[in-house]
Amino acid sequence: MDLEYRPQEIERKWKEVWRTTGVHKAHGHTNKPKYYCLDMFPYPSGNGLHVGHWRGYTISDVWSRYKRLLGYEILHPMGWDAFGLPAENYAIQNGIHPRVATEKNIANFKRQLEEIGAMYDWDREVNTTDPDYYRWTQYFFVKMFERGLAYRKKMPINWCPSCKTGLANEEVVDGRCDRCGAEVTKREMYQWMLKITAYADRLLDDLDKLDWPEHVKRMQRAWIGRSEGARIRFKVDGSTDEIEVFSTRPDTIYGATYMVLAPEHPLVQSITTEDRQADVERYVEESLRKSNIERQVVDKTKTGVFTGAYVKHPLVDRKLPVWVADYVLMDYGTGAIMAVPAHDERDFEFAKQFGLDIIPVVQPEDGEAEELYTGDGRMINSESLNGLGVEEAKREAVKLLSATGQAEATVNYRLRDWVFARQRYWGEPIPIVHCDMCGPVAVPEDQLPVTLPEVERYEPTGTGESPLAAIESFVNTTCPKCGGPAKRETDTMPQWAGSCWYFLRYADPHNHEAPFSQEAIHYWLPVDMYIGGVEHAVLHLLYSRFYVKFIHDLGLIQFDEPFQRLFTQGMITLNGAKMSKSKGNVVNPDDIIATYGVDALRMYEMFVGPPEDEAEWNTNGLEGVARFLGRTFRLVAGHAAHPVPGRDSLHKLRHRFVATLTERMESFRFNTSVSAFMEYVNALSNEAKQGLDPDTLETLTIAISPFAPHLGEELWSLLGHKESVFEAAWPTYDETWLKDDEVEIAIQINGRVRGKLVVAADISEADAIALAKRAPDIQEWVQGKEIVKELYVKGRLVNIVVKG
RNA sequence: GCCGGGGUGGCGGAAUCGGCAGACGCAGCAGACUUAAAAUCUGCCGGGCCAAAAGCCCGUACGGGUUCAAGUCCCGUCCUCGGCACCA
Repeated sequence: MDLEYRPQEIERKWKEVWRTTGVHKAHGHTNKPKYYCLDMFPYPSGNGLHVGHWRGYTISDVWSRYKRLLGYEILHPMGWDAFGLPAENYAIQNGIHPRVATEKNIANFKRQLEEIGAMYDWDREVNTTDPDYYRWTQYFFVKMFERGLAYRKKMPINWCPSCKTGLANEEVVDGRCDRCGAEVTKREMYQWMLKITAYADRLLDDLDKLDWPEHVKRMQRAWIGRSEGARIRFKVDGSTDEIEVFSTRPDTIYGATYMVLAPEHPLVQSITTEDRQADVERYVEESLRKSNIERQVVDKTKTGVFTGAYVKHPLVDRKLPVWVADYVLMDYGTGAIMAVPAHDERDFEFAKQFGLDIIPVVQPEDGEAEELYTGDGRMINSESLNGLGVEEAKREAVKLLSATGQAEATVNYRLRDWVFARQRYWGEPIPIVHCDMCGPVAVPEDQLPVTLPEVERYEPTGTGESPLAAIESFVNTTCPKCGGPAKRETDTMPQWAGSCWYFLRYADPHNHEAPFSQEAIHYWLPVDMYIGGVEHAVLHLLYSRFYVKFIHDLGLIQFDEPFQRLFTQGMITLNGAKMSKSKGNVVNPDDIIATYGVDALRMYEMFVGPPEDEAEWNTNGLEGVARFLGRTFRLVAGHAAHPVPGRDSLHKLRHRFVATLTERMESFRFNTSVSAFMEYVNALSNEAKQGLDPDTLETLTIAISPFAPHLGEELWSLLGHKESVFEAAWPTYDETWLKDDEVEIAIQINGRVRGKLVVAADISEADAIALAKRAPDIQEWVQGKEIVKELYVKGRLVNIVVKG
């Protein structure tokens, strides 16, 4: 018997076996329960995968294989989110068509993913750039258009001057482009928008039914940003204009002492008095010139100018001056506020700066009213509201104002509609035709897909027009409605479009009649476990939820949430930093595999730390795991040919191991799961001299297979099995073996351990204490002392409290 | 600023129902095997007092508290990571 562990040989052999037997294919209809375990599909970059990417893929593969051993029919697919800027930019720089570069990258990614030994069913591979796929991406857009959820609007949007395209709000981080880091500017453009705000409440409420990490749900809740309040209208003095504001504190209406309009507010022009014109114009111009970043600096001093105009207070005979200030943002609420400096920090600062009135209207229940007070309390200086609590006063104030039609209760969201157009080449063409007679018309479903034309140049124009606009043969077409001459929409969809529904396509990837069949979608969906990076918490994960709710409303699916359970794995760092090619701190899995084998890499990815936490890559740790696999191989291989009958010590170890491991697997604690293997193998090493029984050898082999599938198969065949180890069942345990007859307990004096004692596991409290008090070790601690208290914690310890 | 997570040996991390802190791994030290090395195997491995062992004392960011008993619960402080950031 050759007891040398040669991972490369074993791994090559079993990969070949898996390819020929097709053991990883998902079968649509069996009598097993289904389980859909999904990875966030990657963007196939030119850099390939590093060990950081592999962590998530390894977790999902271990989980899929574990679930399979538990008897589930598994869907574990993989595909490519292959539209996007990097391929396009690379194409421009090197004169290679993005499709060619993308195909090459996909081939490399696929090779690497096959290397992991993951049980992907490659028959179901999905590629967002495949016209057979994006036909359906366009189909869903058409459906949205038909229902008024996709609309075109001229508005100032976020523009990345470096990527030369518009961006969604979600893609702007700290005023910078999420992708390239360039400072984002505003640009007034016609844009295709998706009305995600129509789903705001459902997107918010349904978070409650998801088994997702709390912090991800929290991020989505914050992003949607629901806040209840009121819209209140103020009449401009000496004019028919009204200024509408949104306020979450209508209770403080009597404390409003001035109004503020955002510099972009449409009323600024018309209400400004002649003598104030020059100042206001200058201020507005300056504000608009400032970048988002400058305007977002919080601790800067407040700036603003008086417009010369006043509004009438809706409830009392008082005039409030109207100011323009950039601390009010045009794209939240109505772009105008009523300022209550006594109870709002920002208004207070502004009022102090410009010497405006401050009228307190809320008094804290106990103690003095401070100049600025934002807490709860009782209303004062508020006529009929006086004496009410804040919550009650909010309701009363709205009632009071709405009686004269000056206000109504409303809900406001931070979430904006989704800017869905990109002025770039490498994306799904938006399937719309612009007709002078009929306006924008959707391309009929039977004419989809609108395919990307072959082009010579795909440089972005930077003018706000897509490169497609220059291709006459693409642009010029006829109107599907009236048949007259018309022009195609030349913007493309953002990269998120294809990933919003790809998980549905895996259920039925080759369907030419529909995005998926009812039968397939019914069987496999929703996704039971979704694994990926937390960076998508409010982008992909919010967009996908929106799409699924929309597709649900179309009546195509019964469920309205795509991902029942979400797991976000932590990053792998090297030298404390995220791995990236530009930082030069990338560990390439290909090198690791050549030295230690892929099973060792998989095992180490699981062992490196709690899967949800960030973890530092350490080659020494990998070596330790590789050593452990070698020990395991020698242990099982060395006893496979001549097992001995089982004995109690082996039964006990085995049942305890299975109980511990299963518990840790179920709670997704893979790092301690690996520890459980190590402890078990260490214990078995001591037992090995007396031989090992078949149950022990098989249990260890089956259990380790999800982690080290090649090793698992090899050992399983050494144990004489002809079929795959993944046809076996996850081992079970018997409670009776978890109990000890005798246990060692600690004897504590005043809470400190002073001795040990072996007692029967079911010993009574009285007996345990009596035995403890007689123990020789503790005599010196109790002699001549008064015993105040005695406790026995079952199976753990006796504590004797003494005095003196 | 607001919200949330987290501070444990030389290192990664165990232990979260309050019950013997440091599982497992790495690094280190000593030994076995070997002509030798690698590989493999065995033992030790938080700090202090002590020649050593036994033993005692200290020890889970810091300061208090509750409790027979606190890494774990409560109050306060510091640090760190993540999210949001003039959202009315």
